[in-house]
Amino acid sequence: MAKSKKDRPIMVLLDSLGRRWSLRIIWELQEGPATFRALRKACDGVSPSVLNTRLGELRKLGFIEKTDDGYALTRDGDSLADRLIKLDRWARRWDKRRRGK
Amino acid sequence: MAKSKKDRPIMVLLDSLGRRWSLRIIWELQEGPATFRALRKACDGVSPSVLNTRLGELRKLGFIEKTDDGYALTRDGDSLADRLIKLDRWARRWDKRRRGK
DNA sequence: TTTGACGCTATTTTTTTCGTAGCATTGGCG
DNA sequence: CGCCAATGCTACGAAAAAAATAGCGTCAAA
Repeated sequence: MAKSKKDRPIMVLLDSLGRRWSLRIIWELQEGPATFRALRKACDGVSPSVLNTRLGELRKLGFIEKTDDGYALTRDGDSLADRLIKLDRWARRWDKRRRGK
Repeated sequence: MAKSKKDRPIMVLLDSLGRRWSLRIIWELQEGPATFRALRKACDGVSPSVLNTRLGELRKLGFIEKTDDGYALTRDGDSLADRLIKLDRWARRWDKRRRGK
């Protein structure tokens, strides 16, 4: 059986991160662990069912884990979050270009 | 009026990229311009309505544009795609860690 | 024993996405 | 010209995902 596009790690990643709130959750956790309820608030009040679903997915992928302090990034999750931080800086420049013309 | 979280460039970005097919479209265009139909095929046959919606959004954000060769990344889009390429390499290592015990 | 915060489930409504058909336009080609 | 194939894209009903909200069960402090 041929290796499908979908099996490539990047596709698994793009597919998962391309779901609502996935990126955002990682972004928010980057400031430290958070409880379920705190995470909801941070994410503009995302509904608990979706949040729970996403947490499960991100957990399965090994990006987050449950700790005594609530949900927290794993090593991999932290590594991924680093990229988001860099993206933040990129986004600011992009925004300037875009609006500042 | 206070500056809301949602106004930050990174939030605009996370929100847009966190929609289905957004990341994937940029990923696919990184190999060069593609027609509407070619893009559909590349993206696992995504429905034309959604594709069109996403193309509009990405266009508004300045990541892609229409050219004679079809849809293509702009300079900003290309810059963003660079990050995805790096993420690809990251994803492979992550995958090895994950499955390779 | 009441109170409050917690993680989370359940249920209903609304929004988004999918799947498919097909229309309008364009560019050969005879 | 008429025909054809390919294109970008719209339309629309069905299915899936997400939102909104209520509230259960647990625990720990008061």
